[in-house]
Amino acid sequence: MDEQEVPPALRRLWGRPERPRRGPKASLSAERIVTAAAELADAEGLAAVSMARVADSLGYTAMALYRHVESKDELLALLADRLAADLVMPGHAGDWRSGLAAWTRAQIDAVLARPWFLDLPLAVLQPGPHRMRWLEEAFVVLREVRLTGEEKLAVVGLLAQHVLAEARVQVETVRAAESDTAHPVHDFETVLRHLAAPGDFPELAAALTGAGDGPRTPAGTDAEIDFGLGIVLDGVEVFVRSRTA
Amino acid sequence: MDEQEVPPALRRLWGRPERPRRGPKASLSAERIVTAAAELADAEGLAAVSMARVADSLGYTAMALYRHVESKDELLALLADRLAADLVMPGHAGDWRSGLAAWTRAQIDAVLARPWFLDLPLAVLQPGPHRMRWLEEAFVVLREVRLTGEEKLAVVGLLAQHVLAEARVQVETVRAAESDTAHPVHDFETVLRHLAAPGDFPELAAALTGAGDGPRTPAGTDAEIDFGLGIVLDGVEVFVRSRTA
DNA sequence: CTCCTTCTGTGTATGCCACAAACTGTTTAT
DNA sequence: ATAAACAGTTTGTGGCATACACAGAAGGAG
Repeated sequence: MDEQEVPPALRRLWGRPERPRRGPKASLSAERIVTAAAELADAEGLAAVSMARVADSLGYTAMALYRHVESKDELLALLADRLAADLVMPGHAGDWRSGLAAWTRAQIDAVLARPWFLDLPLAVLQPGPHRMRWLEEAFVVLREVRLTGEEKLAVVGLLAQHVLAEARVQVETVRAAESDTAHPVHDFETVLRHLAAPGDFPELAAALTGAGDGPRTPAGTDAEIDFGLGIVLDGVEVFVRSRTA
Repeated sequence: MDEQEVPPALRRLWGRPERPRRGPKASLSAERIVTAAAELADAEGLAAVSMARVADSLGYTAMALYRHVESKDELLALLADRLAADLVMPGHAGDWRSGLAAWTRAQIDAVLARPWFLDLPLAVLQPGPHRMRWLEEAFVVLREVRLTGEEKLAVVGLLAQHVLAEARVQVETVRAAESDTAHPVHDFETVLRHLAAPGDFPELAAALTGAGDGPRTPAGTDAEIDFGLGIVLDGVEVFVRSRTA
């Protein structure tokens, strides 16, 4: 029925090199290109990853890359999947909850180590082999849980979303601290104090001054990450119990 | 102490026009520019919003915009805040849970109506006056809830994250349906069937085939949105109970 | 009323980007 | 030996954000 409905971009993501019959041996390869791109991104951020700069760092011209990669988007797709290659499932207590917590934390940590991941356009996040393997790990954790496949998919999807969102907040915090750009939460106080008319946003003001008084949880900490993760997992637990009761 | 530590970009976000004393009257304005940019984005997506095209649509040159807007990033910041201007808090049952649910849904719906919002670079999402007002609404909902300001901030932050993540999934689904690009979840099946070696990803395969058999929840529906939202709110509820018990 | 300052919008230019097309030279099957 | 298939380069196009120098308009000061 559905013969070769696989989009070519996806096929290349999974594809083996498929040595050609004639012509000179390629000295370049998608592999080497992606490696160079990753190094550039690590060193100078995703903005530094242009076809020209990647090629330059390998000693080639920009156009040479197009022999091995359909477009820049495809290069970014490969780059995105490459991140998942380094993920290792940490040991955990064995129950699904600590398993999913470990799975989620491992991802957040990986993104924090390579913040440029968050700058990737989202269309690029297609299911490559490495990301697929990592997803499988989550389903292994959920093996004994009595949910339908669809429900498991929804739960894992929710956690995957949470990973990106939480990592985003953390990375933003770090970046704000490094540059002179303002930190989101700290900004609220600044805005309230200096820009907003006093009396607007009364509840917000109350919450913020209250927050300033108490024992301040420093932003960008494990505790902050665990807070959000804990809430989401609590919600999942409620759901699981409602389905297995 | 902290004299004028407000970043100028933020000040302009909040600033009043501040008519100059001399010189010709400005025929352009940041307001008109942002409106034109929004129309362009609605019609052709965020990629179509370049300084040149925005200016063109108003009958000016690209450089004219820079008299009213510091940079393209600032234009995008104004554009981002403008979205929040249209948000209206829907009526709800009155308890904090249905209040937060309504607050979250309203945002998701707003983003679905203007999907290009998700293409905005995140550095651009600074607290403008409209977004601030919308945030205040959430804190109004939480007024009677016995949490510290910091805790409320964390909860609202979590929901705000969830909005973006959920909207992202929905928008991606719609876009995939329109273009020939593949849908994430559907992709998993395609990949498993055509690309992955059989036997890899056994749990994933089991979950997916199981999902295909049962009564299929169509992607991109209210039910799908409510599922994730419900789980997050369940988690919040567990947290609130643990703090107020 | 005049002049000078200040302001608006334009013209032009720079340096970056992704990518198209045509080319040179190499390897291998025939 | 020859021709097909391939790798990498050269050159060029159109787009982008934005710097800089300018022409003209409008108002305040004399």
